[in-house]
Amino acid sequence: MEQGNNVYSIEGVQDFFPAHVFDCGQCFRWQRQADGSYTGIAGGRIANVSFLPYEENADSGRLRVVSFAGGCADDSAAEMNFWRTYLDLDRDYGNIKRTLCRGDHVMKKAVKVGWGIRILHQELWETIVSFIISQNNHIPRIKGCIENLAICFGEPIGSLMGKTWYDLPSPEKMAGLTVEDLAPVKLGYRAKYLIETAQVIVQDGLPRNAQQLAALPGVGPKVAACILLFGMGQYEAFPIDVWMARVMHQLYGVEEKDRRAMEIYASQHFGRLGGFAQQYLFYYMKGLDQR
DNA sequence: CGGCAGGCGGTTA
DNA sequence: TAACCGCCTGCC
Repeated sequence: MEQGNNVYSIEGVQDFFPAHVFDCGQCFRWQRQADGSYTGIAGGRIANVSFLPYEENADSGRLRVVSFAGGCADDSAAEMNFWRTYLDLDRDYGNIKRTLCRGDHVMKKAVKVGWGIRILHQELWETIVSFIISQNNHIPRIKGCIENLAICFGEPIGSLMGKTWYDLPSPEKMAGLTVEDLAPVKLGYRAKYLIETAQVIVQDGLPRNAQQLAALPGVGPKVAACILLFGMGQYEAFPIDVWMARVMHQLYGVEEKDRRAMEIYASQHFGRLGGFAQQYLFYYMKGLDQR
């Protein structure tokens, strides 16, 4: 372990599992390590997150965060608080799961598979950039694009696990770039969206509601729903992509290409917990696909 | 090689 | 307002 790192252990954590949290499609800057832990960057901090159940199949265990605070001159308590918030550790997911599963056999199976999912408190700018890039793209390529964007145009934060980590470029930095500048990042037609969105944000500030969000170039209904859910704490948001459309049709019997009917179904059955429902169902469907 | 993927924006009718 | 279609890129 490198010098200057802080280690935090949180005991008695339930409903948390790194692979479920970091591999359910909500974030793109966390990398799986050989031991099943994840290393990534958030809020200008680099960390490795692992979970050790107290015994095999135990429903609680020890959550461990090894962190390099980088430029953030936090004291220990403030940094620990940052990670508690970022990882959403103070929310009762047991209660959420019980509510969602009541009378829903599909959800019971989904929650059994992705029992350790939590919705991260990601920075708004990062979620905007990430999900504009995500459109019409596969996860590995989305991760590659974001990584390259950070390396080429972002600031170095520090190193952890033998690697230097870079923050994303700020809106100001991005607003000053051209499509030609961004060519090495291979964002394709999304580069233009990113630059124009950055320019709007430099002028008007970050979006504060769904309407301002939808006005950003490259932000349509699906991308907006993801940003609302992952970056703005709007937990009723229910992003419907091709995978969720499959879930709604194949598992809930909603008409195949009727997105409106799917939104109505989600609103009526999942309500304010729509975003949590979406994550369990999405992770479940992706797992089914891999068999 | 044509088709397609965590869609969007612009153009039609 | 619904239905098409082109789009960068990478991968089958």
